[in-house]
Formats: sequence, C-alpha cells, structure tokens
Amino acid sequence: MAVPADFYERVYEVVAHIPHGRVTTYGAIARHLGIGRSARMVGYALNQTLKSEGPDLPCHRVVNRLGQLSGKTYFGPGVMEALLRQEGIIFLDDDTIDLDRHYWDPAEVL
DNA sequence: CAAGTGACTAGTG
DNA sequence: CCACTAGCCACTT
Repeated sequence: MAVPADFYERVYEVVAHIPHGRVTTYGAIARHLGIGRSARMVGYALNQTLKSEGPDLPCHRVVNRLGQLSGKTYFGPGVMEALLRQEGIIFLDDDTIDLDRHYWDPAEVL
C-alpha cells in the first residue's frame, strides 16, 4: 500500500491532537502516517484541510524541521507567530521557533 | 497528457 | 547553518 485514501483526514486528526504550547514537523506527521518521504503532502493536505475545516485545525503548530513558520503566508500577516507566542512558544527569530524546546511527536499522544 | 509547482526532508560538501 | 541535489506526490496549467 502506498498512500492511505483518508490521508487528509489523518493529517487533520494528528494536527488536532497537538498539545497546547507544543509544535511538530511535517516530516514527523508524514512518518507517523507511514508516508515518510512525502512530507510535502502534509503541508499540502494542511492547506486543503485549512480551507475545508477552518480554524478548528491548529495548523499553526506545524512547522518545518528547522522550526520555521513556512506556512505563515497562508494564515495572514503575523497571525501564525502571534498564535504561537500566545501559547508561550519561544522564538529564535521573527519566523523561527525553538524546536528543541517545543517539539512534539505524534506518537507522544497521551 | 507532459511539465511545472510547492506549508518538505535527507544527504553531501 | 548555508548551498545544492535528489526524492517525493497531489494538484494545476
């Protein structure tokens, strides 16, 4: 089997379970879903679910492996970083968070 | 239907 | 961490 048909739905579920004040990466989600190298699809899926599901999806807690807010342009001017700062996320740069401090793995669901 | 695009990542240097 | 390459796959043109 390659990619699950309900891939977008799985992304939605994983992102929806990201704890407050924590973040994860596209690659982590991709691996958790079993599509490993297709991290790109996670970002794409997020964009689609964002339009479909709306603000219920805390996709502002998903960043790339460097902790950069690669998707901030899809939220609006400064919205993504504002949300993250509001949750106590430490920023190393205007668009980069401290991934070492806040990283959350999809498998860590409790 | 071929080529281009993109919210990515791992490997090399 | 930066620069570049290859792999990846849904979607658009």
